[in-house]
Amino acid sequence: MSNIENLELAGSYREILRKALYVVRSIDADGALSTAQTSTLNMLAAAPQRISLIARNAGIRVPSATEQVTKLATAGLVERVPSNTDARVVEVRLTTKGRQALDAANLRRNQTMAQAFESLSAQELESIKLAIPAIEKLNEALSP
Amino acid sequence: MSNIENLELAGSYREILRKALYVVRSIDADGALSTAQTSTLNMLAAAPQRISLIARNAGIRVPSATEQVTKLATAGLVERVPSNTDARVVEVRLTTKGRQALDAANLRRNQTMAQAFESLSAQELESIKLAIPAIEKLNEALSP
DNA sequence: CCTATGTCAGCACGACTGATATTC
DNA sequence: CGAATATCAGTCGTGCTGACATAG
Repeated sequence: MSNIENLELAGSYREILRKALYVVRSIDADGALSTAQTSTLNMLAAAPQRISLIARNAGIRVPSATEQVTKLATAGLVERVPSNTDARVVEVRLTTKGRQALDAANLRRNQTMAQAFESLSAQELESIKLAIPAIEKLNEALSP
Repeated sequence: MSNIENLELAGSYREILRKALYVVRSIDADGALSTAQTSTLNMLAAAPQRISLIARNAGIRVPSATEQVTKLATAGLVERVPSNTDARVVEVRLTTKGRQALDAANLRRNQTMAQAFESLSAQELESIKLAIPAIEKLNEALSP
């Protein structure tokens, strides 16, 4: 694979991602939870996380994660639980209300997205399906 | 295609997109131009555009586009040119300095991305390549 | 008179750095 | 004592709405 080909592909890829950013934002706009809030909640869906891990997984700095958690806690969607093995650490976990809000938000967003899928051909849909693992790997490769 | 399948695909797709957005931001972080600035400049690379079209293409509101253009103009990267057919309209065009800055920024970003491509197999790379047109179409479908 | 275009003012969100506790 | 964890304070970038002037 030549360098020039890769450079061109990189340009196209960055371009569609840039546009996708605005698309994601517009999908999220009509819900009660912002994009960042939904991201954070999604991260906590499987298991409670400490602040530093939330930051790491989200690709943001620790103070930014603290801020997100504070907002979500104020809204009653998560709660801070002190670690019993390390007094410096705060575990953040979803509340029942948080899980409900997250489920509702995800459903709304996925429905909107799924509806847009209907404007694609079966082949086009399949091409996206096939690319997802590769994009996932690429995201990993580009995460510090 | 069942609705449930599409909902699941939508969830996966939104998930990788969300992560990709942070990746894009981190790639853009080491350059002189911000993501939004590069977007705007890229839009002007082919031909001058009026403010309202910049806004429309970028998926933002007119006042936000005005603000971006003002910043870029202050930096000497673009210039406002009054339309000679409609006195309400302002055409925005790249300056030489703007084109140079854009080329440099794109090159840096594409190089970083192309380097990450090397961690993918040829198949994985191909899957991304094939998905780009579909994602592009999807972006269009989800743009208001 | 109504619409389109662009700008201005004021605001909200979400990231950042730098400076602190506190604990390991 | 140095490193890790979380928070606070202050700042910046970038979007938004609403109000406005000007031109079509």
